[in-house]
Amino acid sequence: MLVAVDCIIFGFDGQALKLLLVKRHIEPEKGKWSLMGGFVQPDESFDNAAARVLHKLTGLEDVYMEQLCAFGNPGRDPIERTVSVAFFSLIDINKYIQQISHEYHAEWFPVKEIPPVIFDHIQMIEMAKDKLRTKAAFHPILFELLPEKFTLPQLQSLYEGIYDASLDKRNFSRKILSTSLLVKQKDKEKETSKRGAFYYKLDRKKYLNKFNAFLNFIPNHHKLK
Amino acid sequence: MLVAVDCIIFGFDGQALKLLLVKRHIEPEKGKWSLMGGFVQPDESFDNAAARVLHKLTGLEDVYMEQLCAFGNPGRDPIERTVSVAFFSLIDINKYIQQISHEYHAEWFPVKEIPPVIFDHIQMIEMAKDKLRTKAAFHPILFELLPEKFTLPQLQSLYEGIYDASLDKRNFSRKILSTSLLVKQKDKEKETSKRGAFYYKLDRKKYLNKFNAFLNFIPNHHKLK
DNA sequence: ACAAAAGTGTTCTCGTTACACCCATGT
DNA sequence: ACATGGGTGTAACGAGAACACTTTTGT
Repeated sequence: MLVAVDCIIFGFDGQALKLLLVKRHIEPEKGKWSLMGGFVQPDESFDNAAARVLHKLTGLEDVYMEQLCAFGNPGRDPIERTVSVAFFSLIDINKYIQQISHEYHAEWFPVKEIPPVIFDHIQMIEMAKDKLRTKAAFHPILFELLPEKFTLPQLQSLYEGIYDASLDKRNFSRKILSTSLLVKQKDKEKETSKRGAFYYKLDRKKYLNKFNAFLNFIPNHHKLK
Repeated sequence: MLVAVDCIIFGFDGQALKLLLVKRHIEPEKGKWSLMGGFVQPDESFDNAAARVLHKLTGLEDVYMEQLCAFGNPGRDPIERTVSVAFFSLIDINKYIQQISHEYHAEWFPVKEIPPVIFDHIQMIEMAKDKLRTKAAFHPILFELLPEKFTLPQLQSLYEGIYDASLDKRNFSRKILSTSLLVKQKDKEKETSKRGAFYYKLDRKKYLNKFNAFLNFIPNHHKLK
């Protein structure tokens, strides 16, 4: 059997959560969109293969990646029995823009407007979206989608986008700051408002320590019926 | 590459959480303990393969199973490059006892006293234990470990075992009953106490509906630092 | 002056916790 | 009668939610 990896790559442009897809330039299904993927090499772990594939497309290293699920239904690849281990990764979309490789025809799509994709990639994408929401509710992973310096309104709009909810900014900032994961900077971001919003940076050390703490960002999650 | 599945099979005997291992009767590592596994057949999905493997060992069908993670480090199998998709499953240990297959030398081990196992199976086991705890904190999956009729003290001792914590029985019963997932029976279990404890059954319909609701069974989970 | 977004405090509600006594029954 | 485990109610606490006004500054 052939063994591949596929990467579900998320980015956030300040407005919407986006997904990076490549246009497939080989048969089968040439011309359709696809997740970036590749075969696992004989001497390679899955993690390495996924990191390699992501690097090849984006030029980025040390990216947040996590194994999502293995897909292996017979017939998922119409040509040959191929199993694929899907990974989801979160990147700072700005870094990508600088380092884009032109070897592939890649494009960002809002997660709400995914074009037709090959094989079972739509299932992978749905599963990844779901996992992102679940994980982000309890782990501070969304910072991985933001640049090093960001503002609270930016962070809030990211949470709002991902949960399709509008959050109260007073409650939001209190909750986020109470984690003491953020360090306020002296300078402000002044492009989106006249007054300007203070930048914050992530305290990487605390971030690593607290990563496994439950954070409970979803409002009303315990009221869900 | 070879593609296999391995099953991490949990059971609960009323005292401790246990894991079902088989004694390996082929080389390499003959005589050591191992998860029950098998190769994925050409026409088989992973889920089917795992269900088949589990059925072969236990005789059980329609068991709670979930894909855990794919393991594929080169060298994990010293003979040949083999990737394995690990599944974790929860079974009613009593059903197993009735239907045990004698084809394999299988034995239950308390999860706290796992003997040496082959390859990377110990990693799989650790990951499965972790996932069980995380998942059970928000989803009512632990019922899968109990017989159809069970008492609140039994259920509580299961939670206590899994989280290594002692829970207040008043708070516990209030919380569990507030989900209205349980239906009180008329009869009592009278073996472990003189007074006897009422049996409950799971309301399967509500169980399926509420499965994805967050339930928050871990006390103080949000206070973890 | 005014429009537009940032920033900040308090009250109320409701879920979580801590805690102690009575009940049923077999010996 | 007593020992053993089953079953229940209440008060205090704390986290989350709801909510409105002031500040800054570019135009």
